[in-house]
Amino acid sequence: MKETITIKTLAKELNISISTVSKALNDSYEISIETKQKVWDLAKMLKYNRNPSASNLRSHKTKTIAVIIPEIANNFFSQAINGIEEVARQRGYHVLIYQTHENTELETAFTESLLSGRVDGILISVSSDNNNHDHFATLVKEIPTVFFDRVYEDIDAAKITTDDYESAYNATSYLVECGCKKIAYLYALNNLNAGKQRMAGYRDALEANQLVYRDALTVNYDKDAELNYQNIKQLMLTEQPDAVISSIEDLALPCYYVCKELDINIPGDLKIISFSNLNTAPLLNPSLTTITQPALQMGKEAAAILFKILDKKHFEPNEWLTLKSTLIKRDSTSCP
Amino acid sequence: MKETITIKTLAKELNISISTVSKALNDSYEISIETKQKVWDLAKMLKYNRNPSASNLRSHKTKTIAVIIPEIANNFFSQAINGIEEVARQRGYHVLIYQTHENTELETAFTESLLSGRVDGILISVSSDNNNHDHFATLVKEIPTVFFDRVYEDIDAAKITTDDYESAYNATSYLVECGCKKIAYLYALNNLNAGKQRMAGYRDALEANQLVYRDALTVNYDKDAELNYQNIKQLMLTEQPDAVISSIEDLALPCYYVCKELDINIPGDLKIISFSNLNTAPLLNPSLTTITQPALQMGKEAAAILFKILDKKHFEPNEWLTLKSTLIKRDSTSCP
DNA sequence: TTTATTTACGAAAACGTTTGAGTGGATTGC
DNA sequence: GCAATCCACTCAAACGTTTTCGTAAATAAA
Repeated sequence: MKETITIKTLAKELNISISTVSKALNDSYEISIETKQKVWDLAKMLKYNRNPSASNLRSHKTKTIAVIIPEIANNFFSQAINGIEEVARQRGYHVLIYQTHENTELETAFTESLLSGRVDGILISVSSDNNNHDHFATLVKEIPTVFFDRVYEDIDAAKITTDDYESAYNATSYLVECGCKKIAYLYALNNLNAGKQRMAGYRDALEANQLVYRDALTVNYDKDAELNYQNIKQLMLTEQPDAVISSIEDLALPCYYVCKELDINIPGDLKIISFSNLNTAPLLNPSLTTITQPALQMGKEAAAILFKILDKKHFEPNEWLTLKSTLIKRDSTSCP
Repeated sequence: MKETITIKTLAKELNISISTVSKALNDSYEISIETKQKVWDLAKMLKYNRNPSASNLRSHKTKTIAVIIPEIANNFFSQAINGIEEVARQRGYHVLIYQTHENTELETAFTESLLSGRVDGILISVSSDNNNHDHFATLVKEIPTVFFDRVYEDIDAAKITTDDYESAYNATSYLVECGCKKIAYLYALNNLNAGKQRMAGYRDALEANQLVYRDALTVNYDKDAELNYQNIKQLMLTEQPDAVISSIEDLALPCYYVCKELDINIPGDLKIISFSNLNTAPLLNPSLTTITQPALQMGKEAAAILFKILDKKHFEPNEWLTLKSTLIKRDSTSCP
C-alpha cells in the first residue's frame, strides 16, 4: 500500500496552503478560478480521494443515509431499495442497509446506533412484531427520518404510504361484482396501520354489499409458515369460501398450495386477490390478480422527501404522502 | 438537539482522563476492571455513542463493508445480501449497497470512491457489460475484496462461485435423458466466466450425447427485454427446439410468454430448465425446473471470507470457493 | 492621495477519538 | 536493598478535514 495522498500532499505540491486546497476542492467562492483549476487537475492526476471520516468529523455531514427494512429478500422492499439507491446515488449519497427480520429489538438497536452521527438521515419501514414504538418519538427529534409503507401514524415525522384502505375496499368490491358471496381474508400486519387499513377496507366493502364480516373467515398470519398453511387449509375445509383476499404475498402462495392439495379450482371454486409485488404473478397457475404497490416509485419518493428535509436545515412539518396501488386483474379472479 | 456527549463528558464526570475512558470503552488490558465498569455504566446511563468518524479517522477501521451488485431487485442478489447483512450484523459491521445496473462505468466509479477509506472491505459481483477490468487488479491490492458469483478469474483475489459448468452439463444431460434431441440455449453473461462455463457445460453435454451444437439454437441476451422476446419467438418458430436451457431467470420468463403466445405446450412440446432463484418457480404454469444457486449461503460465505481476510492483517492467498447449485426437477421438464 | 472595499489566500483551531510514550507507585526478583 | 517489572493511569500528538478569522494586495470610491 502506497502512502495515502491527502490535501496536504496537494498543498505541498502546489505550494499553497492546506486551507486553500480544501476550499478549492469544495468550490468555494473564496478561491480564484485559476487556483481551483490547478487543484482540481492535480487532484484528478494523483487520484486524490477525500477522506470521508475526516470530512464527516469536521463538517458533521456524512453523505450517507440508512435504510431499515424488515427483509431485503422481498420483492416490495428490494424494489423500494432500488429506487432509494438510485436517487441517493444521483445526489452522491451512500446507502446503508439494515434488516430487522420483523424484530423490534434489532430495530431499536439499529436506530440507537445510528444516533452516533453515522448517517444524515433514515428511511424506515417498521417491523410488524410489536407496537411499542416510543423510541421513535425521540428518534425523529434527533435525526431526519422518513417512514415508508409501514408507518406509525402517531409519530411526528414524514410518512409515505399507499392507499391501503381504498385498494382493499376496491378489491373486495370487485370480488362481489364477480358474484362472490363468501370472501375470506388473510390477515397480516395487524398491529400496523397498513394492516388495519386493509382489513378495514375489506370489512367496509363487505358491509356496503350486504355481506357480513365473520372472524371465522379470516386467518391471521403467523411467523411459522407451516402453521399458515394449516390454518388456510382449515379455512378452506370448514368454511369453503368462494374468494380470498390476502393482505400479503406470503399468505397468497400457501393458498395456492392448499388449493392444489385440496383440488380446489382457481378461479372456478375460489377466486384469489393478493397484495403483491411478484413479477411472476402473470405466470402463476393461474395468473394471480394482484394489488400492486408502486414499490420503486415509493422508494424514490421516500428518498426525495428525506433529501428535501436534509436540504433545509430545519425539520419539516411532517408530510404524509399517499401513493396509489393498482389492482391488476388476472385469471385468479376471472369470471366464468 | 441536546449537546452531544463524548468521551470527554464521561471523563469529566468520572474525574479520569480522556484516554482512560477511551481505553476502558475498548476494553483495554491497561485499565482496571473497576474503572472499566464505572465507565461502562456511565456510558450506558448517558447513552453514549462512539462517534464513528472520529474513531475511523484515528484507527483506520470503519466497521463497514461495501456490497456492489448489478441489481438489488433480483432474487439471487437480494438473497445474497440477506446473507451478507446477517453475518455483518453479527460482527457489528455496517453494510453499504451499490447497484451498477450492469454498467461498468458506474462500477468503476464506485470502486474508486471506496478507496478513500470509507469501508474496510468490498464484496462484489461484477457487471456483465464489459470485460475491461484492469482497474480491479489495482483495486484488490488496495483493499480486501471478495468476488462472488460473477468473478474475474484472472484477478488475484478471493472468489466464490457455483459449479456453473457442472450444473449446466447435468441439466443438459437430464434433458437428453428425457428424450430431447434439439436443445436450445438462452445465452447470457457471455463475457463473464459464469456465462462461459454454463455455455461450455451445455456444449460439452451435447457433444457427450452425440448432439451437435449449433449457433442457430442459441439466443443471446440483450438489455432490451422486447428484443429478447422477439428473438426467443424467432427461435421457436424457425428451429422448433424440444427443450431450452436458460442461463438466467430473465430469459426464462419471456420464454414462458412466447410459449403462451405460440401455443407451445410445456413440457409436451418444449421442456424448460432455467438457472433461477425464483421462489415462485413451483407455482408457475407449469412449475419450472430450475438450477438453483445457494444464494443465501453464498452471501454468508462471501462475507465470512472477507472477515477472515480482515481479521488477519495481511492479504490472504486468493482462495476460490465453489458451492454446488441444485437441479430441482419440476413439471416444465416432466417426461410424458 | 487617502480611505474603503473586495479578492484571494494563509494560520490555526477545532471535530472526537486512538495510541504510543511516559509516570509515579507498588510489587517482585535476586 | 536495589534494580527490574508491573500496574493503572495520564499526556499529548496524531488522524485529515473544515471553517473562522486575519491579512496583504488589488481595486474602487472619496
